[in-house]
Amino acid sequence: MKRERVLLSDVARDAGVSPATVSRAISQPGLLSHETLARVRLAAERLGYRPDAAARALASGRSMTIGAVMPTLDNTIFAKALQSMQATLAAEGYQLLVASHDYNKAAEAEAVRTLVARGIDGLVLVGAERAPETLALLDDTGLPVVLTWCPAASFSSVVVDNAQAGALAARHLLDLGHRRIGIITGSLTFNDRQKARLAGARQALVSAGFNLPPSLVCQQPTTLAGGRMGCAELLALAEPPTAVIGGIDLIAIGCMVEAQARGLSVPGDLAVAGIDDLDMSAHVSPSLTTVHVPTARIGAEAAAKLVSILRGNAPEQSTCLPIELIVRRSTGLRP
Amino acid sequence: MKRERVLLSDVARDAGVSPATVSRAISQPGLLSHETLARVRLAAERLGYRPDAAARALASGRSMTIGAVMPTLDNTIFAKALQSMQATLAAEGYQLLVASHDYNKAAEAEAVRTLVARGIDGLVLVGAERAPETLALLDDTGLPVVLTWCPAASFSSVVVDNAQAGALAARHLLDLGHRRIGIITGSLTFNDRQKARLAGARQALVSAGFNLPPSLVCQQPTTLAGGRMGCAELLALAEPPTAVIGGIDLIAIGCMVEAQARGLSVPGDLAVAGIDDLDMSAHVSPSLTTVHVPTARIGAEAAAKLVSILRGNAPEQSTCLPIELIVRRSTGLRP
DNA sequence: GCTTTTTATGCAAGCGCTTGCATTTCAAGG
DNA sequence: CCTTGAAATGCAAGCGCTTGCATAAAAAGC
Repeated sequence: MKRERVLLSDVARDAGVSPATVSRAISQPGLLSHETLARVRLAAERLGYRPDAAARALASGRSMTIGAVMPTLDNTIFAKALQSMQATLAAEGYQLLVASHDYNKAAEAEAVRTLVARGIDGLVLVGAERAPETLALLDDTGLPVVLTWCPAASFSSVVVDNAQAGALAARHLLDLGHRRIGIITGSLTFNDRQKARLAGARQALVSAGFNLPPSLVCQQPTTLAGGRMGCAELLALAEPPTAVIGGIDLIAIGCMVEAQARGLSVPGDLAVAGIDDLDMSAHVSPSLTTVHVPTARIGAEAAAKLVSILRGNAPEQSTCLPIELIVRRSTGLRP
Repeated sequence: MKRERVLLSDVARDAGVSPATVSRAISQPGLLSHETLARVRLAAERLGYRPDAAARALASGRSMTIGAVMPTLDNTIFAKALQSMQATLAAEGYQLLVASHDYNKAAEAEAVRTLVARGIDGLVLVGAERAPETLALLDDTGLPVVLTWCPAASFSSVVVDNAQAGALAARHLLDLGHRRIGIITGSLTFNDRQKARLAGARQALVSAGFNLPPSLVCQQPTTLAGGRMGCAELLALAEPPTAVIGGIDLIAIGCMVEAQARGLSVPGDLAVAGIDDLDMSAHVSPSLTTVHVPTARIGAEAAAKLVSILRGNAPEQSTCLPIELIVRRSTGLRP
């Protein structure tokens, strides 16, 4: 039983003021006298007035909508970031338009194009790698953009030092005496987070005077199943590693599951470390040593930074959030 | 270096046609002659024309945007549904506006209100339970709505028989000879999926001539940690269960982890079954017996149904997708 | 060859709201 | 008591596009 649509002008008539006043009652209440404001609000309330977003967007040039393009939603870290982003934006009156590209650069380009066409006021992207076409579009529209996870010159960003994350995990294993350290990285395709983590770990090994032979690096999907397969692959080597770093926790957990399924003890026979610190990582058995990445905070701060830019504040280029090694049971003591 | 905004009228001038023609070239290309269409497209392409979504929405009354309000994004099942929903909608030219409420009815009401205000063309919701205020709003606006997971009269829906899911798990355990079956359900607050699963399991036990004492039912957060706690709780009973059903796979997996951490063998000392069939469920150790729920399909079909309604087709009230018991290792053979 | 359809395009009136500028009102200053 | 400025409101011109209706041109019917 849909009522007739109530327009701003209806409210104005009912309250005995001009449409302009009603409009201001909504967007700049400070400009009105207390009395008028109350009258307008009462009328709007009684009539059940709901402003038309499209009309507002057209007239004001602002859509109060932010776009976010993530690699996938089906990964807790992005879901969490999105969640906190949304909460932050909602508090500022913004809405979140979400798209995902499944680690496909062309799909990302398409998603960005669609979102821009949809009239967003700002955009949150993951990582620094990007199709030139997308760069051109963003440059062309001058749309405020905040990058997350990995920084890139000429964009504001809220990131984390992924190379350091890899290095922290590697150094921890080195400190425990491990010398043959394997890495199961998530697919490196259109994923500069994984690239940086791998590079950081490699660098740490090299700095310590060791090296990372190609055979000890394997690339797998960023899933638990990927971790299992990677583990199987590494254990099949003539000289299997005594410790493994997973590019993300899910891989590390899969690695533990596989090792245990083969009768190996973790960390006794194989030490395992991850990166991300998922909620579940503290609850698997043995609990997973990992590098904590403040996922939710990345989302919240990215949103906050975007809002700040939209308010006309000078965007500090890049915010780098701290990460931290969390030592738990899966790496145990010196082997 | 933002170029001057290119308007529809610019394209029209460049192509030597009226604005109306350009508009039709975009939305109803079939109406134009091949020649004109080509000319307009060329002009649009060369000028880099990008239609203004707000203006289109205002003039046409359609925003080509669909809203989705989920309990949380931080749960693979919803993330997956969202992902497939998005893919389906994108193919039809629709955009997805996402919100989440963290299992809070008031928050859901607020989210729906905001989305409606944002001018969506349709809405996807989870579950049947809803604030009266939200019901009133939806009724008032006449917005096309599709429910997911649980049906409700007077709404179209794409669902699954959650009670049957609970029953399938329970019967499987009964068939294996278990008589003391515990249930770790996810929080029942604003979660009719969990309620239905619990009810279904209980019903199956009762039908078989057994019962489900309150002590064997515990309510926990829908996380791996919740599963661990629930397991600890059940194992602390004077007469602990010989089998446990987790309201969702994540809980079931947590339950297995806890049992194993206490030195129990799964399924030897404790059989465990879940509901959902997450990707990881096949890869944990032992692999988890569960009831497969076609999560991604729910999202895709919900999107398809919404699009169909928007196209003016009569909405078949409810689509119920099939579910299926997947027997794996965690329930083993007869104890 | 003239009327009736069909097909392709243009005209112009909005869609519902915002906002720069003008106007009115009123308190404060001189 | 008159001037000034600030505060509160109204006026009206859009914002960029869609679409019902009218018109013109081409095809079809007899």
